[in-house]
Amino acid sequence: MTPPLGETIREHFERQILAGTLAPGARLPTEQQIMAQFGCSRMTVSKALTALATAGLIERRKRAGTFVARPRVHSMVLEVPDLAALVAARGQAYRYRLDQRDTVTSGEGHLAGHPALHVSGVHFADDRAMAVEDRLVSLAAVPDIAAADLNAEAPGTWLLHHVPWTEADSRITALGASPAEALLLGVEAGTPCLCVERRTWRGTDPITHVRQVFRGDSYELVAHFGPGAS
Amino acid sequence: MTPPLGETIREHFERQILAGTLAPGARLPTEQQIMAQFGCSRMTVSKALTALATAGLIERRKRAGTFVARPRVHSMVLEVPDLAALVAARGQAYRYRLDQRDTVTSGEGHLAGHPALHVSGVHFADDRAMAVEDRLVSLAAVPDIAAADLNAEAPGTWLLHHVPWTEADSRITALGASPAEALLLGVEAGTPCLCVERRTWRGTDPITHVRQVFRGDSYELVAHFGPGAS
DNA sequence: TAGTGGTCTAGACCACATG
DNA sequence: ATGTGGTCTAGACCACTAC
Repeated sequence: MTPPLGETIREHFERQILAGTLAPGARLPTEQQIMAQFGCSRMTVSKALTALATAGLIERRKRAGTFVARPRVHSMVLEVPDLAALVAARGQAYRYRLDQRDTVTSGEGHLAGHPALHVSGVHFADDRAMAVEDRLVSLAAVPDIAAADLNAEAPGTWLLHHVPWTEADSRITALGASPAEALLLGVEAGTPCLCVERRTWRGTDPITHVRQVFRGDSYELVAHFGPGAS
Repeated sequence: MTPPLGETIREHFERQILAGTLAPGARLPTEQQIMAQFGCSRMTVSKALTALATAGLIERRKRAGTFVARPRVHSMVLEVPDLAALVAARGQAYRYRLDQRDTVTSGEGHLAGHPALHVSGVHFADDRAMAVEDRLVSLAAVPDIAAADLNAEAPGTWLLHHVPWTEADSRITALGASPAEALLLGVEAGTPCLCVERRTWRGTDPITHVRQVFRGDSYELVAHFGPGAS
């Protein structure tokens, strides 16, 4: 029924900070004072404040004290859904068509020098082309993919289920469909499309490099920022 | 010189998880066993494992034990730079031109019913139009903006310095420039553009609603995912 | 029901940066 | 120099749940 004491302390200051009662730069009471105020041990206070510091709400400086962190960093949480799951959630039928599959060793990029599986194909929602995808997968890091049936399961979905990555970056741009892309998507060349280019690593080993071009009228990315969970 | 013991424990398991030695779903030793292994108290172990759980690397279940978390969440950290800072970082001259400024009370959207300042203008990098922006700012939540000189400082930059938000969401899409947008950007109508639409709140009070349309060839968004810092 | 994690205590020593 | 946070100990009781 009653929440843990440490949680109570954490929420006490979190509320004041979010409400602005404690403005950025303001000093919080010392651990000793908080101990006295809540009638608990120092360890409990420390854990509560450590959690707030981890969340980026406060900043702790030795000998100086604890302060409300300066205006927040401008970062948001970008959702990166699995396409199959996304389409299914929309109530549409998902399909992936594998168009090309070969083995290459590229000379540049983050997979440079690694033998890689090169696959390209198209993602469909209800038999309407949604995106074209061109992907390289390192055969050194993911040898099992050589035996995978990538027509039954899209490469991205297969990788998601078999090879959790530890590091990734993405570039998101807008571009006009090239003639080849336009043909695959069933639109006119130059039609605005959303392009997502992503590289992933496991530790320092490159895993995959993918470029997806989406019809601009059938896909959007969403991001969220907030104090609570995602 | 020697790192804190709790940190050592945390890194010990983090390394094993990222290296794959501890596969997703694998069970970690119990706290008692880790205590014995590292010769420390249970509190120290608990703090180390709690940090890993907060970071999402492990999952703790009572009576069952501690396990490596299943494949990672499909979310990444999206950087949302201030345009003025971004352009300056590129070594270009930044300028914002305010084109329109009036007061409205919209009937719909997340600012419905709130009197709001409506501003629209263009962001320039080296005197080349980069983006058009259309924005509503709640006058109830941000009365001070009525007196701000939004020609000297873009509305987004002004808000960034004066009103930290606590919650926000964004939609990212690709679209073709409308005739009006094309005129302002100096491109042909239909040119692919990246559109970012963002709503922000402070607590439950809506702050601002902004729609920015960027020339597709001069802007990109980047997102990152990784175990370390940003 | 027994073993697991969740939480808490009342101390302690230390490093450090600020006044 | 002093007070701050950083870290750690050796216990303890409790809630929960898988066995």
